[in-house]
Amino acid sequence: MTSDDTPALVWLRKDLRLSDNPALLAAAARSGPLLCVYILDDQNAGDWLPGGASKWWLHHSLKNLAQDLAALGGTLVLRRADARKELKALVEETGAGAVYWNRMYEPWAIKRDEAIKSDLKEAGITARSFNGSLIVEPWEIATKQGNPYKVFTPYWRSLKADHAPSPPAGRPDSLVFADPPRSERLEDFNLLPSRPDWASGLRDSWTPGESGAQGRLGAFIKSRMDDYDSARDVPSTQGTSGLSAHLHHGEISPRQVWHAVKNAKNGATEGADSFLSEIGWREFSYNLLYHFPHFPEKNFQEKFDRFEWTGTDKDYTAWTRGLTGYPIVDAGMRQLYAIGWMHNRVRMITASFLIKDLMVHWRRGEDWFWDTLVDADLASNAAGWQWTAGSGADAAPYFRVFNPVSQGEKFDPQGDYVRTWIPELANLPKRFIHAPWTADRDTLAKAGVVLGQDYPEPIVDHGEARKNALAAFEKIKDAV
DNA sequence: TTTTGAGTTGTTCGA
DNA sequence: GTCGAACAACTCAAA
Repeated sequence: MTSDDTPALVWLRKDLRLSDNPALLAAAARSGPLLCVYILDDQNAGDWLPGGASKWWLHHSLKNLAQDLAALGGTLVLRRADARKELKALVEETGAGAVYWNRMYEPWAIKRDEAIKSDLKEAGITARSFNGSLIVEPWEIATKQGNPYKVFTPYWRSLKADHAPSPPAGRPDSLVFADPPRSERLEDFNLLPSRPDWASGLRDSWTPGESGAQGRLGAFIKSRMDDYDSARDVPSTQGTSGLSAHLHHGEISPRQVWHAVKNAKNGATEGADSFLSEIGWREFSYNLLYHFPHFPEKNFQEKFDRFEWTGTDKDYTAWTRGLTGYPIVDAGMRQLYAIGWMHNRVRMITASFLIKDLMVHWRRGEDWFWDTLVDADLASNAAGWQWTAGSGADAAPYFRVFNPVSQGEKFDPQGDYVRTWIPELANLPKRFIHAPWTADRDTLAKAGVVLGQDYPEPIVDHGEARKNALAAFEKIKDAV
């Protein structure tokens, strides 16, 4: 056994924070000094390397974490390599006797990390992993029969009753660091877009990093949580917490969110319950991903393998560009492209439109979101798309097809959201804002809109598309 | 083992 | 304009 005075490597991954970080705290509790390292590993993730928007976020998150560590006298060591090789090299370089990290749940990461753990143990190095990202480990929660939950409501009841998280740990006041080995420069990771620089909307909208996350949580609980139940469905207002990307990168833990909510004076309100259940959905998605590792790539219900997807590349492209002719859909897609995030209500509407109106495979939507969302998360993204498609574990019934006009009228009654993201429709009266093709020529002319020139005609007729989708689902209904 | 109640987010139609 | 029922059957989870 190596001496306890050897350095411990804290391998940071999706836990880019100092507070409530179990791996960091456990490493600090040893008598040896710390070395904090982040490895940009593009060798192991297969098709699921972070997309463009995620990489932008990651850059800033790493920059923040490096600053926070520097304030305590430490250094964030950066390396770009296959983590399995690089950790071995780092252990040799630094004489570290232990490597600590918080768990990831992506199938590729589980596989990699298991290999790393056995490598290290074989070399006589202590290797320990911790839960830093979830309220409940997926293997710790099961039905009475011992099976993984496949339905959200019983899962959530069980989590609340039997797995409420213990209070989060604080942030260490002081840490003892070893002399750091060489580090690459963050700039050389090339995580930021350059040709062209499309990130200005992201810069204006987000504050990546641990303090940004805490600030957002505090502001949400104080001024928006009370109305969460109703306001969360209105995309023109800031009714949601906006914590998704912070949670994804581990700048804040779900346990911290849970306790901040419960301890707030409005922590027992309906708004609080409803908000926490969204944290529950994140947990549930990870539960599904862990127990069904093909979830991001394969229909959970196999009968959907026979579904005939007739959508064309042209349809898909119109969707990605926000040029479908349905304002609420196009506004959402443009918001996504502009700021790397889309309001949850609109995610459902746009996803339903791609799948059911355009009959494009949900995997293509999942891939687009993966590349464009700052909060792109393998578990949540897959769960969302499979839910909408009806192919998922606890999915929407197949006959549930969102109507983009009535959804617009219901949740964006003034048309503010549409006007924000589709400026060419800004002067259209609200009567027509969600269905410009129903406006007479004079109204359109007065608003400065020529359909087919300034803004597209609808690329499909929703009524017809709905019937086609229902017919297509009818065909696979009785499949084995 | 069998039974029973329940299941995120919707739309349309007809009274 | 508003409201309830139909849209399908199936699988899950607990008793």
